[in-house]
Amino acid sequence: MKENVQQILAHFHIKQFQHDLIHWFQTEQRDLPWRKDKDPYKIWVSEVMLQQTRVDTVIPYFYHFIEKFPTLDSLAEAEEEEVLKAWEGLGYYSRIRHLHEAVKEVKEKYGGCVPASKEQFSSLKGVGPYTTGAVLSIAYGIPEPAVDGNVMRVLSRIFYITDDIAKGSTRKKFENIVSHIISHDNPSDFNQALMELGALVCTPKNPSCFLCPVQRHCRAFAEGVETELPVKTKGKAPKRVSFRAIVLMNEKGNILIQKRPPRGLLANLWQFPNDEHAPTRNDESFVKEISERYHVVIRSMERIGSFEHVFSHVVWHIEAYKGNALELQMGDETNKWVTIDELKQYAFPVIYQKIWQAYE
DNA sequence: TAGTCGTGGGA
DNA sequence: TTCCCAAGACT
Repeated sequence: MKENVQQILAHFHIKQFQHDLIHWFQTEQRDLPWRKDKDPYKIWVSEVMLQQTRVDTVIPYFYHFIEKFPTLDSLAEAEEEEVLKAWEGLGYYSRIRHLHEAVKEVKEKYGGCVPASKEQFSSLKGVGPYTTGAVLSIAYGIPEPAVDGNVMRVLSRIFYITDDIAKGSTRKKFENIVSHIISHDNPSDFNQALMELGALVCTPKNPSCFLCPVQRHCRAFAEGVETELPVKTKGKAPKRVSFRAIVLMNEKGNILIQKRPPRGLLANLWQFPNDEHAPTRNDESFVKEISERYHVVIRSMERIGSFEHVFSHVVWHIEAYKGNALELQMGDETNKWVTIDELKQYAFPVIYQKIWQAYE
């Protein structure tokens, strides 16, 4: 951080920039479902869904989620299982667990009205600096910075800032800058415009500078270094993990499913019996492990394929089997024998959905 | 601070 | 195929 904010903003035409940016947004913005009204609840839901997730991926989830939980109260009153099912396949599942907890708190403490106070809203579960600024500015018109990856990319180019955006501390520098250049007349459009510009024009690769509405304000363009920015260090390669899983059917035609622990990877989602916790070396030790852990007798077993799934920091390689089994113990909260029809009520990670498809 | 936490799309 | 991601938050 070589320059302070005053130096960075020297000779920068704030009013012209605000006008150029907001005017572009008002004529070129995409027609997105969460832009139909200013319902703070819907804005909040959309912002949580959009965290690290593409717009095209979010759109169908948003429609379905709002149809199922149209109001904050309806979400607050819903069962965890039902809420998680609506998030199935979207990823980063702690987002929905935190959102569910947060709306319950809003219902209890604020009568179901999303607080417009920065202190109150940002204290809610899963609500960080970005989401605070996004919801308060878009839903309530409060001039708070909403600095996401788009904003850091756009502003790193506009101001030729070479700080590593992979570092957490860099975001604060951009928040400081935005707090100085944000439009107080229209903070909602200003924040959204910065992100929209990043999504449509000031893209990571091959930015369309020739049609950029703020090209005349851009230091990187003037210097011809737009493709060198932003500076972002690479993360390390994900670790590889191999284990087995098995779809078991009992004599009644029921399938054994298991709820994952409430913390960690894919928390609270459901899966088929596996030895993820203690990977086995061969079929014999696998059968022994599954039999003891899940209290079953495996009468027959057949391999149905191998599956790979890449997470953010780990790669799973699963050898999948199907088999027939006898249950030695009644199910409980985390281990259930369910009908194939009932399976549809439970949220499964994508890789276990693929294993189920291979089973069918 | 750096690691954890999903998924599917595009170059 | 391989890589980088995409409107981050939590620990």
